[in-house]
Amino acid sequence: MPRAHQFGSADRPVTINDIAAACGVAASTVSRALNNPGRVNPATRERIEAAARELRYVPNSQARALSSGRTGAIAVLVSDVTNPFYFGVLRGTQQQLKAAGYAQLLIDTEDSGELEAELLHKMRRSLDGAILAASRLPDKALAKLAEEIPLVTINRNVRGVPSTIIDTPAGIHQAAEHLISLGHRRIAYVSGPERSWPNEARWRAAQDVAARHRLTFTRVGPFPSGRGSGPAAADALLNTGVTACIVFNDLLAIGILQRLRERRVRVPEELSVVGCDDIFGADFCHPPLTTLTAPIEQAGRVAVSMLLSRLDRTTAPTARQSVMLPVHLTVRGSTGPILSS
Amino acid sequence: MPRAHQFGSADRPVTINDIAAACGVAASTVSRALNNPGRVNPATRERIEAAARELRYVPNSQARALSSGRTGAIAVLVSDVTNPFYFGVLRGTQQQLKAAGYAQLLIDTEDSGELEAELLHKMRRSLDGAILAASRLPDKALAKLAEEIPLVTINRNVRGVPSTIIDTPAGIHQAAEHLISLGHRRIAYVSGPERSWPNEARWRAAQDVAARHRLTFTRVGPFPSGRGSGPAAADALLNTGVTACIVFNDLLAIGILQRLRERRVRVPEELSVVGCDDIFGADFCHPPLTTLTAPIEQAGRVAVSMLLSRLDRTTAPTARQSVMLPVHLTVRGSTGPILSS
DNA sequence: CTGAAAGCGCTAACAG
DNA sequence: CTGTTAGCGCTTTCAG
Repeated sequence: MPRAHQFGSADRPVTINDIAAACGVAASTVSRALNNPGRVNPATRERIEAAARELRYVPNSQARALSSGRTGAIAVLVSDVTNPFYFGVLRGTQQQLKAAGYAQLLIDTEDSGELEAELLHKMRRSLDGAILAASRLPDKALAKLAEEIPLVTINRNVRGVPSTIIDTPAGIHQAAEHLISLGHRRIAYVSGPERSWPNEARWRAAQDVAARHRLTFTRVGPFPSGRGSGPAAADALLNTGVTACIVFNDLLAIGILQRLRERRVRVPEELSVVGCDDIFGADFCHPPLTTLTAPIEQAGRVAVSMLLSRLDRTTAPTARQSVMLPVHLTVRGSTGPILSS
Repeated sequence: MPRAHQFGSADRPVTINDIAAACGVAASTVSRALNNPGRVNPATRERIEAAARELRYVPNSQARALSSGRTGAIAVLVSDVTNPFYFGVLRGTQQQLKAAGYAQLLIDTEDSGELEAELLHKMRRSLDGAILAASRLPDKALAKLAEEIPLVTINRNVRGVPSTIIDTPAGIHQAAEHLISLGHRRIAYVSGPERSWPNEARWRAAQDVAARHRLTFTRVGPFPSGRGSGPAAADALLNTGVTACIVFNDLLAIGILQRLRERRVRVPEELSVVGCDDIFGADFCHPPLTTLTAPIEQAGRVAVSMLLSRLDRTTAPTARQSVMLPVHLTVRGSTGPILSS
């Protein structure tokens, strides 16, 4: 027995009014039954829910947003969709957002702080919040935006803005100890983009360990993060005479590895390379990359949780403002003992 | 001289009414001036635009959507965000959508046709259209959904649904010719997910070339596409006694390469491997993968163009229903002549 | 616990 | 060319 009118008698989408009519109640009661199930008579609620199912009611999120102010959409801003680092982030945010019934708006800021600010400002009314995974915004601009719209950052620490930080700097210590224990003394840090917050944090950490071991690390760069910078970075590196390097991130490290291969520089025999992040590809490049494994997906999940808990008025606003996620060193083939030749 | 009231005198978002009041015109005129600039007196339009800028007016997309039906959002559905194949797609769609002023909703269907259909159905009112990159839906379900909401598919051909097809099957011929010219006679096709449309198309193409050369290709699999399937696929492959294989996609191929390395099977000396797609990683895995380079990003861009032209009522609906994008073989280190031992 | 009524901000006829 | 008038579908007071 086919049901003829799934979409309402005029073949137009079912609204709460249709349900109200079908149940002989007011539209407002339907709205309540569907949203605040507690504040409605269980019996009528049952009827309403049944009718809604029967009619295949699908709420109109636009209308809901218009009157309630909540849109059910969260933006995730990345600086470059093609950077595999974000795969993990997106996977994490995706999972949590879907579980919580939110839609994920993916925004590529193309590494531009201006674009980032403009887009966020324009979209602030159509978003319940945003996750900034790699903001290029100055601290002040970021803090100001955070007043317009709930924000959580990943790998970016700004007063007053909740953040999920991957503690790669701590890992830099591990990485450096690893290299030093292998006999390396002349070590370089290959720098990523200048205005990148994690880049600066990593460099500071590198200087720390260096000092502790009475060494001085050479800084090479900055380079835009991306495999494309590999050749320039590798060539610069070779001029420094170091025997090992820690690279801002895996993407750049892989680019360097490729260039070194081209130039017949053997890794790790002539040069040890450590990356950061452990992205897709770090384990199957050649040689496999020793790197700081970051809980990237978890970072995405945590960021979403923090954001959602902020949106939820019922929870105390005492939630931690910053969560720090640990990394660990994963040793693969790109690092080895210094040659005693 | 700081401007105190950017957000309206009550510090609430500026609406067209504020602009209307400021200019002494009706709200509808403001709406027209901003949307159909042609249908309004140039002079008043100027004034309105100036006021809008002055007041930093940002349209409320929810309200607009509610009354106009257009939401300004396009969904891009992928079967698994972490599959690098989609990076390119997302990059392409991202570019075009942003240029056209649309927001991109990223949806991960987790390889489930049911989830895909459900999500699309639920969100159809909040979307202007959707791009299906790797639908797991049966043809009928897909065709039905296409009546609810404007759809464009990538790598999936269904009657009545516009599509962007990457012509990997044609490339399979190139790949096979390449292997055959290197002396290979026993060749396998390593199959991807059973319900994947491109997988079937590639297998058919493989059988075609085989027949033309009076050969028979062995089919191995199916395997879920992903590096995780590498070990199983590689082991199965080694049992067949083939000297070369064409693999459903690069992700799987890279997984296979890793496993072969573990098992000390030399590539390409003992086994030549060809992938499909040329994803991120195909050029730096070990050995670098010979593969069919697909214009992935372009596919994303084209899909968006097709979708947008469908949405635009002014263009004739005579737009091509299907665009075919060519691929080419990129020979790298994973294929070589058969050993004449 | 439920109904009536008033919008949310914008667009889209329809008159003028 | 422009103003008036209705809503779009839903939430949210405010009464009852």
